[in-house]
Amino acid sequence: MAELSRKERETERKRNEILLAAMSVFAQKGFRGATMAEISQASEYPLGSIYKFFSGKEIIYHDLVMEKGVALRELLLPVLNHREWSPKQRLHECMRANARFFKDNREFIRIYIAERNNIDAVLVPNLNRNINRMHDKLLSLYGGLFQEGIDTGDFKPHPSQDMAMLFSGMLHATAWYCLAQEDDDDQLERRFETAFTIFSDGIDP
Amino acid sequence: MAELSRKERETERKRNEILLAAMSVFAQKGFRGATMAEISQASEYPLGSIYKFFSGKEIIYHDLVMEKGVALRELLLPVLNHREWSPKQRLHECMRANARFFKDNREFIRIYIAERNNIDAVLVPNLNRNINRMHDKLLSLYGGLFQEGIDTGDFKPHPSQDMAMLFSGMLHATAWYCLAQEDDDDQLERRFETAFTIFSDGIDP
DNA sequence: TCAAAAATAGAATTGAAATTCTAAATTTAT
DNA sequence: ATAAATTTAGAATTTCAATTCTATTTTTGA
Repeated sequence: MAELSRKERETERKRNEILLAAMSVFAQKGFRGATMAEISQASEYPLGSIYKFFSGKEIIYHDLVMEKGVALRELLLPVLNHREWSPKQRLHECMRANARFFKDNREFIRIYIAERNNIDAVLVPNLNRNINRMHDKLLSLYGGLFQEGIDTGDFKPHPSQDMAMLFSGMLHATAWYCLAQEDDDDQLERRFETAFTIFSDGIDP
Repeated sequence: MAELSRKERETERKRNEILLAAMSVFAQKGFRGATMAEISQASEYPLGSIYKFFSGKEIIYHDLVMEKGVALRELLLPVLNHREWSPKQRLHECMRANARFFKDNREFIRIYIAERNNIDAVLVPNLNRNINRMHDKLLSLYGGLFQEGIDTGDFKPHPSQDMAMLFSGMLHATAWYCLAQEDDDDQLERRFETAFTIFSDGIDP
């Protein structure tokens, strides 16, 4: 966008510091469990100051998830639209982009996946609506890729939305499992490759 | 185990009534969002009486999830141990048993899946420990089945725990998707079959 | 039948945590 | 250099919901 004054850049930097600290707290305690006092401590900004940047706890969480979510989409879009690659190649690269993102954003991933399957989320309706909209958007992008692959004969002709849901579900399940197992980066990549292989070739010999 | 007096049966019946009502409330509002007042209203038992049956909100949730979880396991165990069937057949029947259970227990499934991927759960440590233990148990049962299938040549030789995680992840993703789409029973079964087919044969032609 | 026990209904208490407020310290702009 | 504006630090307020309590009604058992 436009030029930012030094003041505005300063404000932006502080805002990001708070968001980053809040991410740690949320990743460890969840939305409900995280207290503003903890976010204040973790960020080293006083409680009152935090309310200068954000109107409340909910909006911190919202902005956090949406900003990182957009970053993930930015990573995936060029892959999904890469005209040189076959649908199969694009899908593989999507998986790898996801794996890389998950690897680099473990704290965020806890939050993102938890938020998707979170019934408590009904309490934060705007947040959850936006996050689900973002995710549905991603699902339909995957869906388009699958449809294209079906049309070109690259994929078997299953309903493309189901394929997208299963692909995304496998990635999430794998990411969550890696978190629980505290996988190092190599194990994480290996597991994602296994998931992709099974999704491509199945388990039947 | 033994005989229950009429009084005890009565108590048991009331306890179950409360659990059932609580399930609706939890399924709609989540653990944090559900209030004891709502559970009281939904069950038509006064607040004070609920505390005669349960020591608090947490234990209601805990008992609810564990009791239904045990029911799911009871459904799966005979299938997993069916000596007449091949590993492949057993896996297929597991999927169908899951689908049936999910179909018959939609409210519970919201809670069960949400609880698995819930970071807020750290706030209810006993509950979450038990639920995860139960789920891990199930994963290792699946794992055994996959290992057996690998040994007999029924399945490709991927790490059996990863296969189990992916199988379970696909079932959960499918169930969650069906809930979001408000699928009727037929659509739900169709989607589970699609998931199983892809898991078996892959999407590559 | 009727005293004791148990259940009902919901009001009062308590505790935790979000949000707001205030006074002191610091920074900024003139 | 200094008055005004901003930020800090954390204390006070407010809100919300879990839990406990009390008075009333109903049920039970002798």
